[in-house]
This record gives sequence, C-alpha cells and structure tokens, in this order.
Amino acid sequence: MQKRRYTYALEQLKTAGLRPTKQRLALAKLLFDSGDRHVTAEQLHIEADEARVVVSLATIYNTLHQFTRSGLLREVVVEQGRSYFDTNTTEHHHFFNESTGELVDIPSSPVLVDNLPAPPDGTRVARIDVVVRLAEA
Amino acid sequence: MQKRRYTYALEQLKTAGLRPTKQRLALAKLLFDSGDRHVTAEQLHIEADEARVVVSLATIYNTLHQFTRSGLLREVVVEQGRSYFDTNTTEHHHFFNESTGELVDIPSSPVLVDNLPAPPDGTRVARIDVVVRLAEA
DNA sequence: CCGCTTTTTAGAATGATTCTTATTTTGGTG
DNA sequence: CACCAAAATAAGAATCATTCTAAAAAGCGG
Repeated sequence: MQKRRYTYALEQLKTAGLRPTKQRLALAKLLFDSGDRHVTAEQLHIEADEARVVVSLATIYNTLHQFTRSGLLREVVVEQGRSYFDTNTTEHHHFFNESTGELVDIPSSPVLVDNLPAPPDGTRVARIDVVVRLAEA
Repeated sequence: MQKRRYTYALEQLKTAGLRPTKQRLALAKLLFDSGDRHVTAEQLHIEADEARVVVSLATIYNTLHQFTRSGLLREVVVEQGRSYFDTNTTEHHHFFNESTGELVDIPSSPVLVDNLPAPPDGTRVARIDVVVRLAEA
C-alpha cells in the first residue's frame, strides 16, 4: 500500500515535469513510504543522512517546494521560524502541541467549519486551515 | 473610545508589572489608538519612526512579546518567516490574502467550528486558529 | 539626590531559508 | 557508446526575521 503512494509520487513527478533523479526518488521514498508524516527540512535532511543518502540541504528545500507545488505535499506554518511539510494532502486539519512542537492530523470528516462570511471581492478561498493549539492539561 | 483602549492598556501594563515607560506608552498608543490592527515588528518600527518616536527594533520585539504575554496582543503566524501581532484579542478568525500578505479579522460570531475530536491525553485546547487563505479570484 | 532594579539599546549572533555559481547528471541523438 | 544541451545538485555565501549580550540609561522608593 505504501508502495502505491511511492509509485504515485513517481507518476506525479513525471506529470510535473520533474526528472526522477536519485535524490528526488530517495526523498520521495522517505516521505511517502511510511504513512502520513509532518517533517521539517532539517529533519528530512537528518533522515536522509541516516539512510546513507547524500543530499544537500539546498536540494532538500528545492525538493520540498517542488513537491508542494506539484501537490504531493502541503506546507503547514504553525510556528514562527520553521515550516512543516505534510504528506497528507487531503482536506484535513491539525492538532499542534505547543510544548513539544508535535503536529498531528485531525481527519477532516468530523470537523465542521461553517457560516464563514463570503471572501472579499476579487478573491476566492484557496484553503481553510484549522489549527487546534494544545497546551499541557 | 480609542482613548479607552489606550487607558486600558496602561492598566494592563501595571497589572502585568510593566513600567509605563516612554517607549511602551508610545507603542501602546500606536497599537491601540486606531481600531483593530495587524502589524509586524518591522511595520511598527517604521510607524514609530514616522511618529518621531525613538525605539530600537529590539525594544519593539520585547514590547510586542510582553504585550502578548499580558494578553494585550495576540500573535498570528500565517507565513513562514514573519509574525503578525493582532490588537484584537477576542475570539475570532482570519482571512489571509496570500498575494498581498494582508490579514483581516473575521468576527468569530458567525463562524462555527464543530465536531472537533477530543484533545489527546495530557493536553487541553489552548486556542483554535482558523485561517481562510485567499487567492486571486 | 541615592542606589538599585528594570529598560533600552547597539550590535553581534542565530537559525531557517534562499540564492549564486560551478559542477554533475540526465536524456536524447548520432 | 560518445556528445550535447538542459536540468539538477551542491557548497557556501547571503538574507531576513528574530533573539541575545552587555553596557548605558531611565524609573522609582526612600
């Protein structure tokens, strides 16, 4: 099943006009072969190292942004300073634990956001982000 | 009316144990004397300059954080890189125009967020942030 | 006005991210 | 396979917002 996502990523790369290079494949594997994940560039860089994959930080950033543009990833900003990249690109929201920095998906289905006013003229709603910030009980 | 908010800020400063110094008063005036606002540190620094108030950037940051801790401001993170500080500390949500970087309040009343799953054990909900991201129509 | 604590400040330091430029890969083509 | 042009990668410099440091200035009770 994981295999399927990885294969899908490869297809996406192709349709996005991105060559399936060594580092893009390695990063796609790390990102998509183990369920839904939320990683920072720095974290992914470390993981790549551990997996004996040689990739520069610059390439990590390039790749994360290319994947995001191609719809393979979603960028989530919840903290000043760093970005998380979410492998779950379906509509859903997040729990963010402010003490640990942990970010967890909330499946969209149960959550209901309603009665939003219409977007200002000249604009359309691109996305709705709901972040439930958690503190120690 | 605006006056009231400013006076309120002064009181808050006192109860927060913050001395009403020249720069804190000047910044409070800029922040609270003209309705609901969303400013970045850099913007506020420029405004202070224009108002002939001498304040260092370091003090702007210190003050914004102190005000936030005292509940006079609310920090909003919608973009990687910079933070906005919102003078509206009541429960409400935001429109964020991704092309212009403009952040606008959505009064909370009409918006309904419902059916959220319970927060994980050991945590409690500190706040719910809803950001409606806008793109060109 | 004294002395002590809190603030402010200038500038250095940090940390994540982006940019620049040279080098390496990739994917055709002959 | 050899060669080329285009695309990708990498190393390090550069940037930008923010934070830190240490030293000078301001506020405040007595």
